[in-house]
Amino acid sequence: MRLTTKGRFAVTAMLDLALREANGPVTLAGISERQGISLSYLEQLFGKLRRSQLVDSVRGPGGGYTLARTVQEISVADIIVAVDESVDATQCGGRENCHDNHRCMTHDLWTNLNLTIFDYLSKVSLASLVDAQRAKETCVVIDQRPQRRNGTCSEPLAGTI
Amino acid sequence: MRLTTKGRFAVTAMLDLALREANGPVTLAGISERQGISLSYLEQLFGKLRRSQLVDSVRGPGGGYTLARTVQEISVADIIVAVDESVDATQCGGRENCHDNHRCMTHDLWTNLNLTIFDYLSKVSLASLVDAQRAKETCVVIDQRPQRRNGTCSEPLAGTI
DNA sequence: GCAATAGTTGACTAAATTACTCGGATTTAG
DNA sequence: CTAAATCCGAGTAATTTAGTCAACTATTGC
Repeated sequence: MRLTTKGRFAVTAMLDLALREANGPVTLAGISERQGISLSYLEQLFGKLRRSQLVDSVRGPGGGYTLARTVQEISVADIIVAVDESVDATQCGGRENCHDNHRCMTHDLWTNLNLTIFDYLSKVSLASLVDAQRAKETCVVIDQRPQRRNGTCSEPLAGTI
Repeated sequence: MRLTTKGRFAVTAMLDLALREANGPVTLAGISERQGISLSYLEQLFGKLRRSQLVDSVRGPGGGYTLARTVQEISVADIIVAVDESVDATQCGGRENCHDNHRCMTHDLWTNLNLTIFDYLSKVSLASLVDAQRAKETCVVIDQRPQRRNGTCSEPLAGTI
């Protein structure tokens, strides 16, 4: 489990998709424009999301992407794992078995921490994100005139971590 | 909040330090040898840990690093924040205020997710890691003859995330 | 005082990852 | 056919990671 901007881009894109797939397939060009993510980068991400069976694609005009499962069945962990392929096996993982007490020690430590965080993110479904988003009308206006923008927006939360 | 190998190295090193600081200051050379982290990289990490007041340094022969607080008062989040300086402010963070509904949307989303994970890791103290480690005698033998190694070690957990 | 130990700092670098571009190929609605 | 869209692979600039190197300062033991 790694938490990088890559995974965030993917979750952001998937949330955008979830919020508007009711009207049929959503194009990457649309997500790109709305979320400010480059189209080519989205293509890479959605290639992985598709291979992980999180989205289905419809080619040709009027095509785009739809969710392959319901929003209840897709978790944030699913999305992050799909795009952020596990590069760990840091330290004693893999074939080099722990020849040192402490190497083994940290291996277990991180495995457990990974599991806990993964477990948490597994319980955060796209559905809950969609609901949370729809709940606050202050800032979100969905499916009106396309590309319409209204500037009123609550102050962004301070305190970046 | 980012979870990268950099933060893991730091937590690993801090755990090694916590496990043996009873015998006085612990040298980076020792941590380097035991944990397989390069000395120069540890120097960088401990420079940050020291500036964040997580460790104290003792110079000269017999010197090294000690914890600046008790193990109960140091959390995994403290360590990760110290070395993995927050590079976020992704998307609408910082000065560019949200001119788009959805940009604001994802900003809040990630701020909340960040907060939750940070909150979780704040509750994992070095003390709990030390305890967990001391509990399993199978693989850990601490403070016997220096550099002593015994090969018996439980199978590493499978399933990297 | 002198030498050895050990932290401190800064500049630099190779490798990996991230975030993207480009060019094309394929599919399909109209 | 043609335009709209996904697919696919190669390539690439910027950033981060992980590490090297060298010079320096502080402390201790002798």
